[in-house]
Amino acid sequence: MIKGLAMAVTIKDVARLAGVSASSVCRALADPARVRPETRERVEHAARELGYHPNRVARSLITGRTLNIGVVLPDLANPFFPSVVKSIQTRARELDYAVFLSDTDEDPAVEVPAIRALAKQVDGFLLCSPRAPDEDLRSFAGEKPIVVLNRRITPFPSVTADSADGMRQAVAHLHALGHRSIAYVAGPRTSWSNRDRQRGLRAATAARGMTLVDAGNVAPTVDGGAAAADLVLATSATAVLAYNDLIALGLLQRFHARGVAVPGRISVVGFDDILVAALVGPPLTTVAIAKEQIGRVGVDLLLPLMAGHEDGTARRVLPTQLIVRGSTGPAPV
Amino acid sequence: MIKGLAMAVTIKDVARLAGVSASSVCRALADPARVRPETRERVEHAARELGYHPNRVARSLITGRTLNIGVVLPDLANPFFPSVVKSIQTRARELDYAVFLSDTDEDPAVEVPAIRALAKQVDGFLLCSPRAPDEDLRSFAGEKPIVVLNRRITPFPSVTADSADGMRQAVAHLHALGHRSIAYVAGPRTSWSNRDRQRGLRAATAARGMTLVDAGNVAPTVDGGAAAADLVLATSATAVLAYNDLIALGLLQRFHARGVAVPGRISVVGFDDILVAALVGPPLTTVAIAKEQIGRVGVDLLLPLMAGHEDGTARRVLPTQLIVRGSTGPAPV
DNA sequence: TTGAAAGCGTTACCAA
DNA sequence: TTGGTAACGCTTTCAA
Repeated sequence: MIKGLAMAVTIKDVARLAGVSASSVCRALADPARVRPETRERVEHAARELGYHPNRVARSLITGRTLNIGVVLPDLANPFFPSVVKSIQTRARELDYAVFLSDTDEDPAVEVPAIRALAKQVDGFLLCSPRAPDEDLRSFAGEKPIVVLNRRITPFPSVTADSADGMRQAVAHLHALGHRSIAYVAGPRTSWSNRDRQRGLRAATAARGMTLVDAGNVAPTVDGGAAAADLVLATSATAVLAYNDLIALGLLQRFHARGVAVPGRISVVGFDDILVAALVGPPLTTVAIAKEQIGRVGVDLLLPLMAGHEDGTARRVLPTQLIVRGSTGPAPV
Repeated sequence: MIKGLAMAVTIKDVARLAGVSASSVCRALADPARVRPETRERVEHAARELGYHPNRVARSLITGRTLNIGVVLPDLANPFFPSVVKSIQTRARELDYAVFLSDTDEDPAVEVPAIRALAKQVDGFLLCSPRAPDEDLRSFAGEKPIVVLNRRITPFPSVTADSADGMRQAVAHLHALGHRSIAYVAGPRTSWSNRDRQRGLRAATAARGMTLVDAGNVAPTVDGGAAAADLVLATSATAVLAYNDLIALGLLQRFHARGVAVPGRISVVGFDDILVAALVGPPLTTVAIAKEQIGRVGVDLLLPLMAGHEDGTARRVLPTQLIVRGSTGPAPV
């Protein structure tokens, strides 16, 4: 016993005080119907008296269930992810699950070890926008229940956003405003969402015979966006679509610094609708995802898997919605 | 065994394959010096062969150490907290600790149960800006190592920001600009930081003989700030200081909506320097805290406690720095 | 240097 | 309905 730390109350202490066996304490607490009311009473009283709370760790050893879920994500500094984590956490609490969090700092190489490290302590994983190669992630198939968010990769169930539709809406909006040439500032090459959005954008522009200019890949951060801004201006594009809001914000910032009018000279569209998108000047037109739903839906998808039901390969696609704000306007003449 | 889930590799499997006892496997892996090189070789080979990773849960049962730390915070949607969590997480990973995260959604009543639920699975806690009453938190003293962030409460070690100095800088700045009447939009009453900042502000304004107007308490969110904006305008104040940046952003937003010039008619100062503070228009003058340090320092304070050393009541106070941006200017004449 | 055995706190099983 | 016993996977004595 470590000095200064109170010894934890165990089931035996309760059993002793209640004058019953440990088995009965266990039953009385887990399934009150299986013991005599009188016993239940005694046990409950003793437990309360001693402030007994069963040790989940010990329990998990025998039951094989930890009541923990692991959440792995690339970067908590990207405001998109805290929203997701929060919704996961909320749903998990409702179900009496605790949440392990692992931020991989956008380093694909850290993901597999991170998952490995948590594997024994969780009943399942929610992988948010994982960056690791398909085959690396697939090595966990069959080992632990896994639901992937913002990426599709067999054989895992997934929750994704309907990027194609979001891009269609954004392009329709810009087309209606007279834009014919759009630049895309891409996010990490390792991001499935990035490829998905790019694909959707390509389809949408092609469908309307518009020009799509590739402005290269940058980090999904404000600095990344700022770095891309000058490249974008050097093209023929009158509008720019960013992989996410942070990049879009960086574009806005740099445009502002250079005295480039938004949307006068160029229109800007983001993706995600993070909180701050509405607060900047001009407020950012962006494609909103039901961020709060992602976590909830993910947990609910994971639940049956953790219970042992092979609900295989559910693919939930959440709707997207273009939010039109001040950063988009008519194309310059 | 649950269908479809691969049976985990245990120490016995390794022992069998290596042709040694479980004890030897344990020793070979934990302290290679205590076994013959040949044995070590055989064990390591077998472990690699089978992909064996010791079960931390089982280990913790006997060692009493989980290598997990629990992080409890009020609201991940407040951009301040993800920064803190990220720095905790980074430091924890360096030390091979995993992080449990619990978001209490600003509900003080949820904190104690949240801590209780995690208690058996962690070696210690980092409580970020806990909202629960002192006595509730103190009930954990002696049970588990706890370090409190953004609040001071005996007998726990704490990491706080030097709010008084931050406020002094902000007030000096406003005073120099000619402001003589300042409004304060307070955050949650249950927030120690709020009281600390308010106290610092009171001292700073008193020291300069300035008027301090109380604009009431609001939720530490953009909406909270927006709600307070009109109240602030109804006072004599020419500058307003908000409990945090989110509130300040809400003020800016509402002022903008009402056509109130910032800083022409009124200057606005925030606290925390969250990412977006620099991105809004006008960019927000704010008091920066070394957010990334908070987590690191917190973990480092927790470490000796978890090792059993009673490092008692260290109190680390991190410096603050006023960041002057566009939202503050000369007082109107 | 090694193996056997005990034990961590709990739940599951089998008898009574 | 209850208690005893085994077992979960691991580490830690204690002997050999």
